[in-house]
Amino acid sequence: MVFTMTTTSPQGRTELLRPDGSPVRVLVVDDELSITELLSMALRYEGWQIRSAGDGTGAVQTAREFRPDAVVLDMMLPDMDGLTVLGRLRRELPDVPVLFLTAKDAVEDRIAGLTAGGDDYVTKPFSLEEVVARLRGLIRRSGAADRRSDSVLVVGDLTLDEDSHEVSRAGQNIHLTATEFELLRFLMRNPRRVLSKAQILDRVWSYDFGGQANVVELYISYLRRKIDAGREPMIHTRRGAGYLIKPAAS
Amino acid sequence: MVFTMTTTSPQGRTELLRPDGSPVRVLVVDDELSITELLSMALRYEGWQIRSAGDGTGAVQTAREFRPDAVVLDMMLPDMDGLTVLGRLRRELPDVPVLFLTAKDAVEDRIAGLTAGGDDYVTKPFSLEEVVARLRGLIRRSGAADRRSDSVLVVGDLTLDEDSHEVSRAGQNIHLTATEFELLRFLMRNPRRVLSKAQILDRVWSYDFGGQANVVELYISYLRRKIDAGREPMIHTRRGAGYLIKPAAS
DNA sequence: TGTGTTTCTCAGGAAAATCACAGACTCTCG
DNA sequence: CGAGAGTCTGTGATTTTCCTGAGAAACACA
Repeated sequence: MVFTMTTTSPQGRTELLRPDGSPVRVLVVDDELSITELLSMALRYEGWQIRSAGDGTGAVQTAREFRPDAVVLDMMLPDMDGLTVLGRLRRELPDVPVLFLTAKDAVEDRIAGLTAGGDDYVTKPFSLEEVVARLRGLIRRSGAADRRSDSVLVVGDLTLDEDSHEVSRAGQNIHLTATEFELLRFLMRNPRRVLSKAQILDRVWSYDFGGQANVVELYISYLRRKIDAGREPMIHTRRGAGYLIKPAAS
Repeated sequence: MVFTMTTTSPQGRTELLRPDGSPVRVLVVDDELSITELLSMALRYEGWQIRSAGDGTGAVQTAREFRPDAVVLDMMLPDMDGLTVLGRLRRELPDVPVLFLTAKDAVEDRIAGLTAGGDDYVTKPFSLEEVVARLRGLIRRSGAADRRSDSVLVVGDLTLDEDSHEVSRAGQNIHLTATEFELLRFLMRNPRRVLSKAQILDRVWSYDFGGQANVVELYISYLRRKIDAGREPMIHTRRGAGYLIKPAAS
């Protein structure tokens, strides 16, 4: 199946769509209700159609009739082992890409083998930006193998490659840490839009982050040093509202 | 569901309507009667249909039969926790956007993930303009997938973008503070209409504002300096009645 | 285990925004 | 024309918000 990119989302964000224009379908499988709720909410906000299941049996059943374009699958389910679920899912939907959720300390080699087949994984606790980004990648790759350019975000003379994690401004390469990268990606996926600190925190930091809200200020400060250093600033503060990024010229 | 914008309100204000032309429905949930009263009045004034509830149980019940397009939900309810109410509401109305009310000093008590799902929140004490603006945003985004221009208000050569918080006159960018921005938004949402100082105070300032009424004069003065500076004035005083904004030519 | 990197807390200081106050101004009406 | 009510705006105190340096803790990797 081939997915297309359009810019018809509510905020003018680029959005993944199926060839017939219908929304992408994603199945979320996790036994913790708070996680499926959180993911459903966030993924729905991406414009996707979401179904969720709380165990392996339900997952297979739902997959059969929902025919999702991608699956988010917790490896730790009450009724059956993650690999078993995967096997049964594959019987239903041979080509659907799977994003695994695993505990941080879980053995990684088993996962490593699985992701070789074009799947991917993120560790709990995750950030929503991370899950969304990986899912977008999976879906894009499963459908259109030749659409590599879509993984590059561009705002003014600033570019960010979601695949290679490379960032550059005016042709000059810039090294960012993981958190800086995710923050910048979130900003660049919503150019010219004021994003509140709460929105940023909810989106870029893990769902269990319990710290001070001023990490956002701190990381904005880091980004500015690297992105705007000496140049015309692209990251702007809207006092009392939030931050936004936009091309330097304007 | 798709909402449409029309300009059929009594005062020529743009108004949100459901596809069949019926008014938008909003459920307000708060245990303080004064708050539900205040909100109901203000939201009704927007042309919306309002129901209110004083606790979680009532909220879920009302939601079931009222089928609102959006919910305003106090996080602090007598009978159950805000997140519990959210869960039950979601069971009834999976896609309805929620605007949370939270106490300012309940220091960001883990509103985790809420804004990521497309929901939003405001802190008490709020201003009515703020609540209305956020609700409009939520409703617009939940319903109409492809409408971006709606977030821009235009009066004459003056434009105000609610997404980017950008204001410009005759193409020239103008920086406004948060309060100035809200005041101008209120004026521009009611063009050619005289708004009394009391009305402005009630709408733009928080409901617990205890200061001098002449802040309004002060902020009108600020706005004039930035908006009308040297140009044909758009902000006019009606002595003894209030202020109004209208296109320069006329 | 040690070293360099990354993440985050804390706190001081800078900057900006808000607002009270008061005097200047202006309009209206007798 | 003059008085008074209503409006405008300069000044500065107070509060809020934001920025960033310093260092502690967690982590990654050899």
